[in-house]
Amino acid sequence: MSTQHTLGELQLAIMRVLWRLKTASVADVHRALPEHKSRALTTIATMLSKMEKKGVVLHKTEGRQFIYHPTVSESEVKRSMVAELAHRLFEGDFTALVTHLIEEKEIDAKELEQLKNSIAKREKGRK
Amino acid sequence: MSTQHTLGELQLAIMRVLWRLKTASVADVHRALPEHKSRALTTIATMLSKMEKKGVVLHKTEGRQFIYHPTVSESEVKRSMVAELAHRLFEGDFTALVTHLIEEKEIDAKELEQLKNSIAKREKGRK
DNA sequence: GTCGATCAACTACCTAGGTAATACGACCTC
DNA sequence: GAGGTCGTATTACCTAGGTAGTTGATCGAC
Repeated sequence: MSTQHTLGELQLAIMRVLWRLKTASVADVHRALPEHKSRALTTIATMLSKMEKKGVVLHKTEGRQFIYHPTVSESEVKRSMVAELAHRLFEGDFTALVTHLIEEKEIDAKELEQLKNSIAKREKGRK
Repeated sequence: MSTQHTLGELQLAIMRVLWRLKTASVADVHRALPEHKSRALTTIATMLSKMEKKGVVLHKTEGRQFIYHPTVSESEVKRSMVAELAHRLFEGDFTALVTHLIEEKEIDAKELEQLKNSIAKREKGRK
């Protein structure tokens, strides 16, 4: 289970920058954010310190500026957020989540084909 | 797209009661909530009126009490919450979400078997 | 007719995510 | 050393979910 790493929209955008750059100052993050989620520099700074309190990033001081780096990986975050949803909606049953995706027509025929391949590959790696 | 029906933990618990009972007073909902999410009656009442403002339930007056009923179905809510997550984590790519589930070992061998059946069934119904 | 139970309404907090202006200290340049 | 710039800290709001006490109206019972 570990700690819940559920992140908001902006927090995720910031994490994506950090995952990509490995290490970045507030200004770096601000600069690297995609157009559509550009925010005031102070907003990024505030968010980063909130995220540090939350434990998903850490910083070291370099000269006058803070250099942040992620303390959780992208897949950890994805896993915990997907798990959170599965928990809320399907009593933690991941299979039920997949079934939902399949049955609620979110997944079309071509995609199903690819999925079967994924599954086949996975089974081979397993047994 | 329609409106986002993202619900919190308690809101979902309340909706589950409403989906089951079709129609219920505040007291009914309070009584029907599972042990572990029992709350003060006033909490349920407050939540229900917030949910009505949000548009996921409606009420009619019967005598002195409010009778609530859901305005969105369980599958609508599931769909929009799953879509929300897929959007946040996988740029809206549902297949990527399923792939994540398969690759991050959330789904085990027996489940994979069942899934293949689901998929097969779905393909039959399709073409 | 008064009393207690029943309800909804109102009010008030708390947390987390988000948003940003303002303040302040350090540092660089002339 | 005065002024401007860079960069963090402080402060302040907003929204949504959650939690519940207090209040006030109403209604049934005695």
